[in-house]
This record gives sequence, structure tokens and C-alpha cells, in this order.
Amino acid sequence: MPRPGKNSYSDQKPPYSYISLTAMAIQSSTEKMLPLSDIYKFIMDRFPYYRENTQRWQNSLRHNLSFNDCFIKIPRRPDQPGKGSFWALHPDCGDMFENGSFLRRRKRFKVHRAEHLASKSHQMIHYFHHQHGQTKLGLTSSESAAVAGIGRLPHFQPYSLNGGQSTGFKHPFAIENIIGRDYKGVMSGGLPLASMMHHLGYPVPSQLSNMVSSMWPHVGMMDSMASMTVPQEYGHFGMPMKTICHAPSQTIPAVPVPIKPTASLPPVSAIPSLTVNPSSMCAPTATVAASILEQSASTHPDNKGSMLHSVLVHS
DNA sequence: ATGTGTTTATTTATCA
DNA sequence: TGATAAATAAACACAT
Repeated sequence: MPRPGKNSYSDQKPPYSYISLTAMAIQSSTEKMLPLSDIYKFIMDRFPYYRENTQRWQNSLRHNLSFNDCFIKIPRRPDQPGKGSFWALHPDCGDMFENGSFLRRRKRFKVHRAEHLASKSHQMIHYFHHQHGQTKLGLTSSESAAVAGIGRLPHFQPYSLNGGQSTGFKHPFAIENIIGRDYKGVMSGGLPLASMMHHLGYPVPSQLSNMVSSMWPHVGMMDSMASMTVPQEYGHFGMPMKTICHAPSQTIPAVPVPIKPTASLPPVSAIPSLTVNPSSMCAPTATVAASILEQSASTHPDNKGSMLHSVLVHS
């Protein structure tokens, strides 16, 4: 049996990749985004293994943040002093660990930019950042579609494009992904996740249920994240009601987007023109949308585009 | 000086 | 066992 607090167990390397650790950290934050230093802190607080060799793993983690499209940078505004940007999860990254393994995803999440936003994108960014009232932009239909798509960013598609059996979002770290589902996923070596974790000295389901211990403080967090799969927790765009409602009305907080709900939203093509209603298009949504737009525009200045097209690339 | 972020290259580990 | 995701190392730019 694992002994909480016993170093021989807790010092073991956790069975999580940097991507999953980082996603955990981001998800644990109330605003669903964290600066780099807080990601470090989260990991070090919970996993003693990472209190050593900090230079090594932190370099790796930074590499992961930059390299993987599932992480997006959200710039600080002037009234948010501090170092570096915030990091959040890409709204479309989906259930990256649906196979049950937190060591290796089935596919890498890649944002594919088939086309790019036109010069209007910067206007849109400006708009997203500062617009408060009901507004209608004079955009072409394709541009409207693009922005409408962004407007619904906080929703998440299942981690596959084979449409059809949309079973609803399962958060990467939802409790059911950690301890539920009968461990449909299998860890390396053919060991079921539970067996593997137990082998490593980590709690397994029967232990997790009543073990919000010092050794696994993040379990409580995971537990709370499980509630994110409850549809009624979300308002429009999949924004958790708490997040929506606590946002100050005047100053737009750089609040992130929640990681994904299962709301059934109309297809992008069904939205004829951009009409942004602040009651449904809240600041956090706008912030992330603008960040993605900004990055898309900056990395592809030669755009003549229309649609922001995020797809999963099988490469 | 240090922290943050990007990129390239190489090696290691996992999974189908 | 091959493909590829992840880990590691390192060089570099930039901002504070």
C-alpha cells in the first residue's frame, strides 16, 4: 500500500508527461490559465520528484509549451504585472488522453492553418479586447464564419474528426479519466492504469475515493474537474457559469477559457453574420479568441484569408 | 543576470 | 518492430 508522505513512494516519477502535468496545472487554476512560474510551482508542490533537476525538466516543459499547439499563450495586459504570458489550453485540444495513458497521447494535437485571417483579424482582435456593446461587424460571410467559429471556441470537439458519435466531452483529467472507465486504457507494458499506478505506489481508485491526502493533493482538484463534465455547469460557449459571472463588468479580465463542455452548438456555417452579444460572448472567450487570432496572424502575415481552421492533423 | 520563449537536433520510450 | 510521441539538450533572442 502506498504510504502518503513516504519519500520512497512520492519521489517516484509520476506517470504523467509534461503535457499532462502542464494541463493539470492549468486546469487546476480558477481562471484556466497560468504563468510559467505557477505551472512550475504546481508541479513541484504536488510531485516531489520534480523538486530536483529543475533546470532539466523546466527546460523540457518550456519546450513543450512552445512546441505543442495544445498550449496557447495569452498576453498580459498592462494592468496585470508579472513575468511572461499566461498559458492556457487550446479550446480544441480535446481529450488528449482519451486512451487512458497520461504518458503518451494517441495523436499530437496540431493546429492546421489552411487559410489565414485577412487583415481584418487585427481589427477583430481589437474588437475582442475592447468591445463591450452589442456590435455587428461588416464582414464577409467567410470572415463572419471565421469569427463565429472563434466565438464558439470554448467548446471542444471530441478528439477526432470522424464526426458522428459525439459522446460528449471527457475532460483529460476528469475523474473518470483518472479512475473511472474501467481503465479501458492500458499503460505501457500492458499494465492497466490502475495496476501501473499501484505498482508505482500511486493510489488507485479505491484509494483515491477517500484519499485527498497530502501526497496527492491534486486528486481533489481532479475530482472537482470532473464536475466540469456536467453540462449545466456551462453557459453559452461552454463557459462555466462561475467564470462568467464572477467577471467584473467594466474591466475585461484576461480570463481564460474553460476547457470544454459538450454543448451542442450550431455549425459555423449556420451563423450568417457576426453578432456579438456580450451576455454570451464574455471576456475570457474574447481573450483566448484574440490570442489565437493574434498568433495565427503573426505567424502567417502573408494571409489573404478567411477561415480560421483548426483541425487535427494526422501526421 | 535571470526568466521566458522559440527552435533545432538527438535520443528515448510507447504504442499499434 | 517501425512509427512517432515525449524527453532531453542546447543555442539563441528578448524582456525585465
